[in-house]
Amino acid sequence: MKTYLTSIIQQALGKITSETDLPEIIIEKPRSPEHGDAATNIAMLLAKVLKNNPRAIAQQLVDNLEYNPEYISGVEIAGPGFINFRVAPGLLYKLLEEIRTSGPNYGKTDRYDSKNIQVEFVSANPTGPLTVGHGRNAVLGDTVARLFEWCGARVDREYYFNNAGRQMRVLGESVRARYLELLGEKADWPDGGYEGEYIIDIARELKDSHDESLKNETDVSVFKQAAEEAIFRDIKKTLDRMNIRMDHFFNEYSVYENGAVDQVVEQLREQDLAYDQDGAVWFKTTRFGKDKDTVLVKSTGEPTYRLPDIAYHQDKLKRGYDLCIDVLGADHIDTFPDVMSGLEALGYDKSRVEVLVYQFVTLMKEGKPYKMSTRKANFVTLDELMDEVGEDVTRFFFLMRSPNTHLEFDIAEAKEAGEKNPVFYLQYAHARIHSIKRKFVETAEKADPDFSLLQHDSELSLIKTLLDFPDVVASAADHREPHRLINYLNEVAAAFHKFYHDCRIMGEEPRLSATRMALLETVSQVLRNGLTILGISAPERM
RNA sequence: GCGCCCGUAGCUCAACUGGAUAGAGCAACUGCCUUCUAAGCAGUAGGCUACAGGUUCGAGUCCUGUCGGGCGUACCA
Repeated sequence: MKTYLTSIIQQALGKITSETDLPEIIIEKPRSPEHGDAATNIAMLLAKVLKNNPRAIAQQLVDNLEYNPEYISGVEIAGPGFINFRVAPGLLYKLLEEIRTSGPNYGKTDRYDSKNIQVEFVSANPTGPLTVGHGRNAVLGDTVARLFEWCGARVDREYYFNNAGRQMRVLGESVRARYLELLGEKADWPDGGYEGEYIIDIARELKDSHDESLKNETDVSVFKQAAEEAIFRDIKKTLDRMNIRMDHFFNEYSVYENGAVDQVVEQLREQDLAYDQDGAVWFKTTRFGKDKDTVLVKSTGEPTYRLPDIAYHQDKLKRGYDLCIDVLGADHIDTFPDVMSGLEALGYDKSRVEVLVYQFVTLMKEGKPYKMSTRKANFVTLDELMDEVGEDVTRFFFLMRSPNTHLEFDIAEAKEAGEKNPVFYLQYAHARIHSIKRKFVETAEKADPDFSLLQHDSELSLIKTLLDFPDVVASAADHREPHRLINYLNEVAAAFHKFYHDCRIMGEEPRLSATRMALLETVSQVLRNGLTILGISAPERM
């Protein structure tokens, strides 16, 4: 529809001006239905260029507009100079037919065709189970990846982790302490040790497999490794349950192993962007607009996390991705400018790296915010959350809001299987259609659908809503904002429920029945495609 | 102090990135099931978009300032 309108406007434009540097033609869907089905503000944008008032320009454009009256039923100039179009049913029938042919592929576009995109997300170190805090990251990253896939991109999902470092050592020591306790030995509890129940489980597994043989083990690595394996096993299980499948797990250690980290320091030194001071190596981030330089290697010889981060991102770009997206919580955002400066210094095009920031999740339990900390073990794991409210609801809630705003996850609201819970509204619409279809197949007289029988307002506006789908998917991908898709699917469900209320499917003249059933099949197709992108099931019965 | 994000109906949030009369859900009130799922539909009420300026045909959206909240601001990750 947009393509058609753009082309006829372009044509009219050519007739009224020879100017070549013209603003882009933007077709929007007016908020109010009184303003038609589509509108353009091109006349207002042209006012300056052509030095004429917007309404006069609009008039000229309309006078020169040539269109097929079966597709467009009305063109009006309104307000300060909008040109409003009314779409004729003929175009709707034609496009509806196209949706039907596309079926499970409807909504796919070539917007990111042949692009290689990497999304890095979750990236939690294996020190404990995934918590609600990681949930938003995980679901957001995965869904953005799905959106890109629907736009024709090839997408890799990557999980970056660190299994060296102080935290992991403390983790190992915590396991050892629990292990010794299980053997009835006295054990020193490490400073800042991990208090979670899962540590005891890991210790128990070690006791089962090794009995007492680790009693005098001085090296923590056995414990550390056991912990890492067990925790990763759990994390993968949790992700799997959330419908998330990673393509790579990237170990931070490998950028040390292959010398990339040293090379980064070397190259920065060569460009006089790194220097030694007080026994540490510093990165001249002041050159990139920061008010302080940043330590890359501590005086202990240990690098800070920024250094491997830079090397890692360099590695990503070397792998040839057109676009790399990091999904980061608002608390980690500070690392990002340094990574970008590093990449710039190393001569990379930093526009290929992008960060998707999301704000915090507040878990609401019994109307009160619930504070969490992994180390203190008073967290709610993602698994517990899913046990409580289900996988679909979990994904949905994390996606429901713009990444940019704080998310309040109200467990009571999520648990309610009824009206309070917005997921069911969508799934119910889908299930309802399938219920109708089951009955239709049993009882209805067979006939060929003929879309031109669709005349009712509810029918026409339902079709119009369905037509927006590909644009919504593309725009959700462009903005990296899955909630746009959710808002849209709500519109689809609402338009369907209204139609259901206004029109009967069975008991009408057979051709009309068959046509309405065909319409509903496309509705359920759009709902299913949308829910698939969100990673949420589309049940046929509820 | 400085940087980033946010402030929209009683509550949780939208608003196609500058468009026309700011919309949904929940909560409140009123209608609608002897026929395809009432987990639904229709309606009422609820707003000076935190505040003050500015930019222009046009501002919830952009710029400046003020107030209020969140997160950062490490030789922690």
